[in-house]
Order: sequence, then C-alpha cells, then structure tokens
Amino acid sequence: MSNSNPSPLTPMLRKMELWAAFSDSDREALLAMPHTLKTIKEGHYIVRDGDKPTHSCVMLTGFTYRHKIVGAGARQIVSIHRAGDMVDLQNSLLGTADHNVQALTRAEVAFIPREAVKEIAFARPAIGFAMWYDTLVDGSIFREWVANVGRRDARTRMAHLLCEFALRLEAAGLSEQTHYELPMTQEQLADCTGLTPVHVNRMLKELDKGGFIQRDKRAVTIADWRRLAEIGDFQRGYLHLGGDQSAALQ
Amino acid sequence: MSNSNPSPLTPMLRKMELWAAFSDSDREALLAMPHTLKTIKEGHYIVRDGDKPTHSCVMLTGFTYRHKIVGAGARQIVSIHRAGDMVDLQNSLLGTADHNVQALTRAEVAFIPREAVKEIAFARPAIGFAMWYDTLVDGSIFREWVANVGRRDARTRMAHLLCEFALRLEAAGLSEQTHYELPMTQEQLADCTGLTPVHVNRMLKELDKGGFIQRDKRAVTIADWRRLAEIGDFQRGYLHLGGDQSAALQ
DNA sequence: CGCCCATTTGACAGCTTTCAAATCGCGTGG
DNA sequence: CCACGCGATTTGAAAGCTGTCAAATGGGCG
Repeated sequence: MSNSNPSPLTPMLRKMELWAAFSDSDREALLAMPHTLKTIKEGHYIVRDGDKPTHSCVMLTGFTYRHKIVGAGARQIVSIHRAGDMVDLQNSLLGTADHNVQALTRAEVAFIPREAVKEIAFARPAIGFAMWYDTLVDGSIFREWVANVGRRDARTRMAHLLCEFALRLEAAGLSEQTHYELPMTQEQLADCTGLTPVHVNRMLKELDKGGFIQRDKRAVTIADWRRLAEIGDFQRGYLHLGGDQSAALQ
Repeated sequence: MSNSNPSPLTPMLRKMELWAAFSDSDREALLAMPHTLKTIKEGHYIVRDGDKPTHSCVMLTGFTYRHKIVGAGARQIVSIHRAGDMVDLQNSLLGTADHNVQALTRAEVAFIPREAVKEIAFARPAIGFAMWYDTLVDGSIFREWVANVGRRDARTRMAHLLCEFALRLEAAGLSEQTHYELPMTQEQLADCTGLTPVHVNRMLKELDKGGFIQRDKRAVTIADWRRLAEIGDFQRGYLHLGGDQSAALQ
C-alpha cells in the first residue's frame, strides 16, 4: 500500500514499535521476514487445539479470537486480536496448541515460519524484546480476564469489556476513542465474559438505558466514559499501552 | 547444598532445563547471575500492584501467589508459584506491576536485577528461549484459568485445580503423584476459583465423600485420579510439561 | 486453659441460567 | 419492489447454583 514501504507486514512493525526502539536495519529485517499471505474467511479456524503449528500468524486486517472448549461443551473466549497481533506465537513456540484460533471476521494474515521468528528474535535483541514484551502484555490481559470472570458481577464484566475494546481499538488506530464497530455477536460477548447470551443482552440494555453507552447495530458509542469505567472497575494499566495509567480517556 | 554446585539459583536452572538444552557455559552463566538472597515471611508482599520493580524474583523455597483486587474488594488469585519459578519476570520486564505478588508460605527468594535478566536472555539464546518459554507456559495456564472460572461449575473447578496442583508439584519434585501438602486455606482456594470459601468447603466435602480425594489437614490424597480428572475436565496439555498429553497419571 | 483463626454446617436470598417465544434485521429470490 | 427465511436480538417467567449470613465446631499455639 505505502510507497515508502510496500511490505504487508507493516501492521506488525507498527505495533512492535510501541514497545521497543528499532534501528532502520531492524525495521528492514522485520519487514523482510519470509511469509505467506492468506485470507481467512469468517468463522474459519487458523489453529485448532492440539495442532502442532509450524508457522506463526500475523494479522494484517480483520479480527480473530482465541478460545477453549470445556468438557460440558461450553466455549470460553480468552482473547480478541486485531491487525498487527501475532496470534499464535504462543501455540507455535510452545509446540502444541492448547487452544483454538478462529477468524471473527474475514481476515488477511501472514504466516511466518516459527524458526524465522526464533532466529530474528535472538539475532536482533530489540525485536526479540518486543516479541517477548508482546507475549507478556498478552499475559497481563489474561490475568485481568481471570479477575473479570472470577470476581466481577455481570454488569461490571460487560462494562469492563467494552472499555477494554475501546482502548485497544483506539491504540491500533482502528476507531475513535468513544465510538467503535464491534464485530461480535452477543453470544460471542457471552463467551468472553462467562455469561449467557441472554444475560449479556440484559446487561447491554441496562448500560444503554442508564445512558452510559449507545448502540446502533453492533457499533458502540461510549456516552459517558468516566462512569462506564467506574461501573466496569476499569483501570487501563494492565493493557500496558503507556501514558497516564490512571487517566480517564480524554 | 550441593557439593558440585553451591549456587542457590539451582532450582531455577532445574526448571529451565525442562524446556531448553543448555551448554555447560550456559549453566555456569545462569548460576553466576548477580542476586540478593532474602527470606519473605508468610503473607508478606513481594510486589504490589502499581510498583515499578527493578529486580526479578526467583523462588528458592516455599510458595507465593499472584493476585488482583477488584473494585468491590474481592481478591482473585491468578497463579501459584513454587521453587524455581521467576515470579515477577512479568512485572519487572513490563515496568509497572499490574498485580500483587505475595508469599503464601515463608519463602526464600533471590532478587536479580532486571537488566541482568535481559542481558543474559539475549547473550545466550538457550537461556533467553527458556525464559520466554516460561512466560508462555504461564500464559497458557492463565488461559486455562479463564476457562475454568468462566465456564466450569464449582465442583468441576475445584477438581480441576486439585489436578493441576498435583501435576505441577510432582513436576517440581515436591510431592508424590497422588499425595501432596497444599499450604492454602479454603479462602485462598476460593480466590483461585472465583467461589466463596463456604462453597469451596462444600465442594471439597463432596469430592471427599464421593471417594475421589481424601483430606488430612491441608494434605490432599487423590484416591481416584482418573475419575477426579474426569470430574475436573482436566487435560494436562496446557501445562506443557511434556510427555503424553492425554495420558492419565500413572 | 483459653484465644483466635480456619473449617464446617444450615437456612435463606439472589444473581444468573434455563427454557420458550416473539421480534428484528438483512440477504435472497420471486 | 416485496415476500421469505434464517440467524441474532429481545423479552418474560421460572428454576437453580452459588452467595450471604450466622453460628457451631475444631485445631494450633501461647
């Protein structure tokens, strides 16, 4: 797309530079990594629990999510990913996938051989640190989700999730600060929060009637960020996006 | 303790060698890392949410746990750690702690400057990879915990947690396969599972009466591993301990 | 021996789920 | 352009799992 840099891997570079200072040669090396482009249709799997993936997958456009299926058949979504994210660094480096990765929307992705990832990570410390940091931020978000589903009531969980999405999408330049398109069904929101779709619906309605959010189709407008963040017990520190950790959204 | 190698950092080496092949010079370099020994009393904090730790903490003896406090005042424990674990690699590398680390029992620990950790990780790829892998396994366990508190009922959650402890303690050489000392109160178990202490008590009683476990003080004996694993929807793959992922405990 | 904390037990309340059905939204085909 | 069909959303009523509250019991330690 860009004249100055036509590599499709640019979204990955953009994200990693949030976390580490790269030299020009780091940038060139990162963008020159071997990769295969592919388009994944909505709902299709990228990795399945138990697979032994040989490639890591970088998202270029669209959304994906990671989930686990428990014995009773219920699904728990453990994370949502967007352009720039390396969605199965975990699975490919660990060897055997411990969860599924599925396309939430149509998504363009690039597959990079896991050996190439390991090589560049140790050949170029700035890149290696950015990748490591990225997996650490993922871990921080997992911890917050454990607390969210473990110790917050339904209303708080939903508000928290909406706040998280707002900040992460905004950080990726994919939305305005208080308005975004959320390509998820209420059933998927339920699987993020450990609730039922019916109850998600009720909580969204409450937040809407209370004047904290407005909904139009699947688009969400946060009408009152400060109060939504209060309701959702939301503090942005765990996202490690930098900036004032305690500040409300401007 | 050991004549051949008196470094107190040996438990960390032991754990990391589960995941990467080290050369002799790797081992020497790891054990020679600069560190300060300290004993932490039961209940004392090692890191608090919001701190900016400059050192990473390696556990030598005892247990610690990581937890978050939500707005309503409830506590969610997100992980339990034992000898060999680097309990705040996450906090120290991310810069600002997003959770608390507290001693579950009296614990001996070694503090290593975070810059020394970063240096050795990139100077010695085998060590760097082992550390990265370690944080990835942590992430895998977080994902399982999200699913555990999000999509399993109380009985299943408790059984799952007991199975996880059994395997992790056994992998660390801290217990027999079907019998271990669990230094946690029922209130702490409740904070791991997102339940109340009262309900944890009820579930433990049920598992005991059903003949799946036996309790003596805080020691747990797993009387019927296969059925406890069934009840707990437990599959060991997410622990990435190697071996047959689907095998029942021998 | 007595205190204190953890465990255990019982009764009841309540948040969330379950089950069903109606409504809405939107792409497709007549 | 409108009817149809199907999935998603919405709503209501009732059940149930887990939480809350309270009190009794038990165990360890000074």
